[in-house]
Amino acid sequence: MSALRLEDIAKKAGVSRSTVSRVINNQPNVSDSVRKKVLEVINLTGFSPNAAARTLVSQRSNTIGLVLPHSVSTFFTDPYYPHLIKGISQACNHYDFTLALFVAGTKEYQEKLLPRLSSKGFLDGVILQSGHHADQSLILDLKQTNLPLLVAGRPLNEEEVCFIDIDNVAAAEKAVRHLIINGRKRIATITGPLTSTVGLDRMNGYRNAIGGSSQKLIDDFIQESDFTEIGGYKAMNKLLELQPDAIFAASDMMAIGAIRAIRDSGREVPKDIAVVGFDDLPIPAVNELQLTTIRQPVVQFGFKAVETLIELIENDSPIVKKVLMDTELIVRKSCGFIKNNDW
Amino acid sequence: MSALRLEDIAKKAGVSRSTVSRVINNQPNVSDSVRKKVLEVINLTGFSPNAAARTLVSQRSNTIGLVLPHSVSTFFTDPYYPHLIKGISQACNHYDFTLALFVAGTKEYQEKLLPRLSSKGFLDGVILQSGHHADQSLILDLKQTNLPLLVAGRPLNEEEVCFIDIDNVAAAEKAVRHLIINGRKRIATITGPLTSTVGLDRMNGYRNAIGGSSQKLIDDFIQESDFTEIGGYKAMNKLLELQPDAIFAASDMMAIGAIRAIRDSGREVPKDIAVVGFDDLPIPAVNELQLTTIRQPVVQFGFKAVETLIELIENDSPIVKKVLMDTELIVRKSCGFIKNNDW
DNA sequence: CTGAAAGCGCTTACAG
DNA sequence: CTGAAAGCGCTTACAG
Repeated sequence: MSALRLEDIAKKAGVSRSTVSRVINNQPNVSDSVRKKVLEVINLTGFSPNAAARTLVSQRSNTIGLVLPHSVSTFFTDPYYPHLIKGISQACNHYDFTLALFVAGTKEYQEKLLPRLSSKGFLDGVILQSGHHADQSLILDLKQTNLPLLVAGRPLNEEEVCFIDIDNVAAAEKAVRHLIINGRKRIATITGPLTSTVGLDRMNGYRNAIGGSSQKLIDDFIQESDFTEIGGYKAMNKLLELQPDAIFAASDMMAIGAIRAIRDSGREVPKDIAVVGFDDLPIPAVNELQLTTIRQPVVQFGFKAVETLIELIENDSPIVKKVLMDTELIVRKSCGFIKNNDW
Repeated sequence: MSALRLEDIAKKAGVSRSTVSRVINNQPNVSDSVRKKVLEVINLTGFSPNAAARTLVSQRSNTIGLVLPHSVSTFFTDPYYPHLIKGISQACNHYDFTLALFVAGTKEYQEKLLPRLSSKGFLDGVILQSGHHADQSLILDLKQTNLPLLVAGRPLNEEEVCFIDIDNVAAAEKAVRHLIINGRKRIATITGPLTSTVGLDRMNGYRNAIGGSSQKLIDDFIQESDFTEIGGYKAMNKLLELQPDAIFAASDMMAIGAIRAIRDSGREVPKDIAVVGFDDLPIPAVNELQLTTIRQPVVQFGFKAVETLIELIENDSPIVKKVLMDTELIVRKSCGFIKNNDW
């Protein structure tokens, strides 16, 4: 069941190696009767061709790498990543690719990664999950290997690197506009780390929405935080002094922390302060709190990332692709308004 | 930087292919001066050997697969998996292996997996995360491929398959004994699904502890649940009618749900009902609730799993290995006792 | 439609 | 210590 080679199948089927190869690769130019006989032998023996030999001659491994750099320290706590991996896995399976996973737990590990990633005959392409300041040099290194590279998350420096992201600016804008349209006058925001493009873009969406309205942009209404629940709690406590009547939190976890802080201060959501979050991953608390939020299509995002990378692999001209995916505002109760998804 | 072959390096260094190969593979029998010159050329050119060619001739890919079968539906919500992957990644990096990840989102996907997993020249071995009833046939199929196979989690049918697990029985026993020793008289348990060995083993630990004491084993004190918070909540509500004074929950998430149910009923933890959980993953709630629990070394577990698989790969005699790892009781406040880690 | 032959880029006895 | 040669198991022009 294992030491079989193309040669052996050929002998048993009474044909040549070439013909067996053609059958296996579903090529035309094989008579039906021969094809049938070969297929029979293959099924009988359980033969499957040697992947390394195939890769060597075809220069294609049908394997892609997913790199989670050191900056992604929330890999172990944020439910975002399993969902991302789910989408990527699904797409890999669909397109008959295999996924190699590289988790750079430490800086040192990350440095050991590059030679392995770039060794020829191993990966057809790489998805780098990023969007963080600290990954600029990694992106450059990866680019230098000439491997097809797709960054998942908008990189700080966009030039000449392909990336896929959700449209964070538009999404945040949509969320904040929802608060404005429905009468909130003192809208504050809790941002993610401003060392990352996710953090920056969602903040800029807030800025755009406020700037595009009759309201004044107040710098103190912008509190930087870290995407965690406890971070949201702390940021909210600071914001409370400014008496906001609405909060746009750049992640659901921070929104949850903010709601806790609001309640601890004796105020009510949404009566005193409306809250809108971001993510809408299936976390129990999101539903429990009836959180209005931006739903980002994480699984589809992962799927699309693989599709985009495959395009890059197939298309060896050095095209620069930028893909932005849309999001959806999910109106629940925390923003204080009835359902209104039409924009 | 990419189209380079061994041949090219050899030419530039003025030696033969064989010699360059020896240098790259750190073999002896190369004079220092020649080695130095070759190394120089390699560094200068940034050459790295073609992985497929190496694999083809050496019959080793230095890649292992991690399979998360369909039964692992909690992959997307349970923080256990990212931590497991962390440990596995660390070990892979340490031993210069690459990790290929196979997430079987659906049954159909799972079936498409087998041919890919078993194709020669691709994986040196496989870790199957399991312990569920439904995976028996997958284990058998995988065994038939003759790939070195390590099951992570005790399989239902242990014969002739290598596995690694934590000692769930001993751990649960330890947890329940802690409650007994400290005076609780009506100790109930909320189990995981009894279709999985994790669920079964932790229940049996409970049985052992109660059986080994002067207390009576009461079947109604055993409530089957599903490892989730809401499951724990529901199970606890049923148990409350029986007026237990302590609960051993087979996961922290269930313990959290149980505590919520206890409080909702107007009772106090630990005064009225002591609670001990299982896992001690870094979830904020565990600390917040001061949950006494069994700490399982997930990251180390993943690391050890890789080490064990590598042994299996290196040692091609068909040895059957069974590895059980120890756990630690972490005493916090939910069990109602002061710190006492000495057992 | 089919087969013989070359070649993908390495490693590894073998001979010296 | 070093090199020439065979071979790992495939795919793919090429010729027929």
